Amino acid sequence: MIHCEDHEECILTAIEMADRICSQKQLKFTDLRKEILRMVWEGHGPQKAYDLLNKLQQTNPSAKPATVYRALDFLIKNGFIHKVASLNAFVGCSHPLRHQECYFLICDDCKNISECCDPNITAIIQATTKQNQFVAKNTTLEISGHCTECLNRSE
Amino acid sequence: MIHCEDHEECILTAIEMADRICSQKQLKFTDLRKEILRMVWEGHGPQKAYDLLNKLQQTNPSAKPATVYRALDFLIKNGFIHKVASLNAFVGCSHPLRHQECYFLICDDCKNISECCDPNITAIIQATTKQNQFVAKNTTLEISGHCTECLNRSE
DNA sequence: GCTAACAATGTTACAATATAACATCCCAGA
DNA sequence: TCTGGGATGTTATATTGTAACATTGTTAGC
Ligand SMILES: [Zn+2]
Ligand SMILES: [Zn+2]
Ligand SMILES: [Zn+2]
Ligand SMILES: [Zn+2]
Repeated sequence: MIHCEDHEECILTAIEMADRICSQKQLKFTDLRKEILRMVWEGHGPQKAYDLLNKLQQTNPSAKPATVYRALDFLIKNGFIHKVASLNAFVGCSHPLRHQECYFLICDDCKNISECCDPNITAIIQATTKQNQFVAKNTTLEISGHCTECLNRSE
Repeated sequence: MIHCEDHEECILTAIEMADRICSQKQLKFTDLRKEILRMVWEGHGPQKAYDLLNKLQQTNPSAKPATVYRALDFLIKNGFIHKVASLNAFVGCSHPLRHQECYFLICDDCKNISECCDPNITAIIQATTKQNQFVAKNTTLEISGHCTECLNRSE
């Protein structure tokens, strides 16, 4: 998400993918939901719900918190975005079809977020839950720290 | 934390450990901080800040949100409790000295939380962050789902 | 012991995040 | 055309968390 060549292209891809998946699953990808998804992606980093609300109100002055949260709920439920629990923020998912295995690196300095979707992590987590006789539904793995760019910059 | 023989014993152990660590580190383990730590442990599961505030107000009617949050900040900072980001709740840490490597299994049904502090997980995560040239400061791994007890119960 | 410095707590006010509840709209299918 | 259910509008409120400044308490040097 961060090192994309052309972010507008990146956004369009995400929206098209969502569109296709919604068609297949008979989900209603309404204008509102599409606009919120676009906004989440446009931000190019974790987006706060009330910031999204403010943006939305520029074109839709009567928008309310529930407007945004309901769209976000839909997008989360169907795997198009993630909630970043440690930031109370939302970020686009670049592979909705493998959405269970998304892990995040969050830079405390530049606030950028990147996915680190290592199957090894998935495997070890599965092993651990199995060992604990636990049936996992959802995994939140968020690693905060400092990204390369910020480390180099501060040297 | 969940399968302890005698939870009062369990609480006392946690408080004594905190007491000892605070002495060693020259930290002030005040009555307030001790009481909040006790309350977090007493709950035997993730505790919400405002529930703690309500309890605290029973003995200290003038307690305010900041009272609780400041104590929680101290306890988090020094490794005696964790914030469970996905629940906005707080839970006691049973090994403050290895506090970087605490991962959680959270049952959606009974709301119990258990640690699954597998060094293998730590190793894989370290490998992944290294590969991404990322310097990790803090790791949040929270796995929600269903625990054995609840699964057996519903069979 | 006095006192300056600083940490901890008290207190007030408010910011930020999120949901409940009910009304209305809209559209697909009978 | 009618109608049922999902989506959205709307109002109100719940929940979570901080900022800012006043006061108190503790400690270390004098
Ligand atoms: Zn994802
Ligand atoms: Zn950075
Ligand atoms: Zn811990
Ligand atoms: Zn359970």
